[in-house]
Amino acid sequence: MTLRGIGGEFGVSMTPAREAVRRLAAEGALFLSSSGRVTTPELTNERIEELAALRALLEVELASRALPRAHMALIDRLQTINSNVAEMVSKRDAVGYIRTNLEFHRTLYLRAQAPAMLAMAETVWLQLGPTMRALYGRLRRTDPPQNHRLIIAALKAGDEPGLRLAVRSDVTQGLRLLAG
Amino acid sequence: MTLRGIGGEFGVSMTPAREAVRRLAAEGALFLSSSGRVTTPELTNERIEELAALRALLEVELASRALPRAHMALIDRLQTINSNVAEMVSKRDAVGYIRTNLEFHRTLYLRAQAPAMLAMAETVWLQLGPTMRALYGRLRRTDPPQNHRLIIAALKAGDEPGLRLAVRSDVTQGLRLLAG
DNA sequence: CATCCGCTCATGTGATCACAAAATCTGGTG
DNA sequence: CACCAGATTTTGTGATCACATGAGCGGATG
Repeated sequence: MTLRGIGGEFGVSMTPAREAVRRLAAEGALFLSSSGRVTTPELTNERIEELAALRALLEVELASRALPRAHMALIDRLQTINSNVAEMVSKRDAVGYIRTNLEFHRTLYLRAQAPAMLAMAETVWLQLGPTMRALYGRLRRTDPPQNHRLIIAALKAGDEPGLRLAVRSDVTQGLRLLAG
Repeated sequence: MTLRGIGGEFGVSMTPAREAVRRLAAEGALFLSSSGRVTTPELTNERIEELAALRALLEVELASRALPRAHMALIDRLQTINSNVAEMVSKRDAVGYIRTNLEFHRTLYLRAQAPAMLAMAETVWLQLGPTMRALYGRLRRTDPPQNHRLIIAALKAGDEPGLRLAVRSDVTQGLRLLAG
């Protein structure tokens, strides 16, 4: 991966390519060697476990903060998104599944009114991107998103411990398969 | 704050200034308006509370992961750093205090062997930089860092709940003053 | 006197170029 | 055949420039 190559690939010069690369590196999605060479960070099991733990920490907190603000309209939207998730699963569309799945989470966390925390969660998602791709592309499961159901149920019931547990399970389950 | 101005201030051209600004913006330390204008993010109480909560989440986890790997040499180093912290407090050197205080935390968290998590914690520190500056510059206290003592004691005793509590208190106490 | 429109200037963006450093290739030697 | 030294090419960095866009200001109008 060279700056000139990336620039040429998108029809721009080196300058925007450099900025994009530097930004992605600042967010941890790319790795800059000491000589400025850009590589993709190696996906070791340790790193995946770490990022999964970060997801659990951040997203459980975000969900918990969203809970008191969650009203019926939000839950309806979550259920709509969740049906899209189920559709992607049944179509075995890995990238579509990842996109709608993250949309589900983001929609919930937006209610937490915690932009800095949400930004950090999205940074983690970005770093996990290639891993998720590898993971869900490999999965041949057609289960509907059971944990999402639990999340919605806990939201309806105002059950905070249940919500925390459901979010933690949802975030951790897939990645445990890959890293374990 | 203009790119040309920043560049001129450090004797470089626009290009490095732009990259630095973009990187800081990607890390949340600066805010880029839609037109590319760069401003310092407004330090509302909500934002400070959020960042303090992030510190608590991340650093409690980092300390907990460092605990089983903490041996005597590490504790000795922490005590040395802590005496430097106390010296900065007695000299009322706010920026020196912030630097040594963060060195104390970083030294402990390095043992957690969790580079991604540590990087996120450092990002939060960066975002809290101006706030810490304002906070500790205002503090006229000469107390020795009591919470650091508790952290070290918990490390020695292998007391994980105590360590979590001590770290949480240390991280939260100062910021609660400002945001409360 | 307030408000709105227009202009001017400052500012960010992206392209191109010169340069230095690193990597890769090549040829020779043990 | 392996390995090392020198040459060449590739690559990132930083500077400079042209251009479009948005901001700030001044004047005209109600």
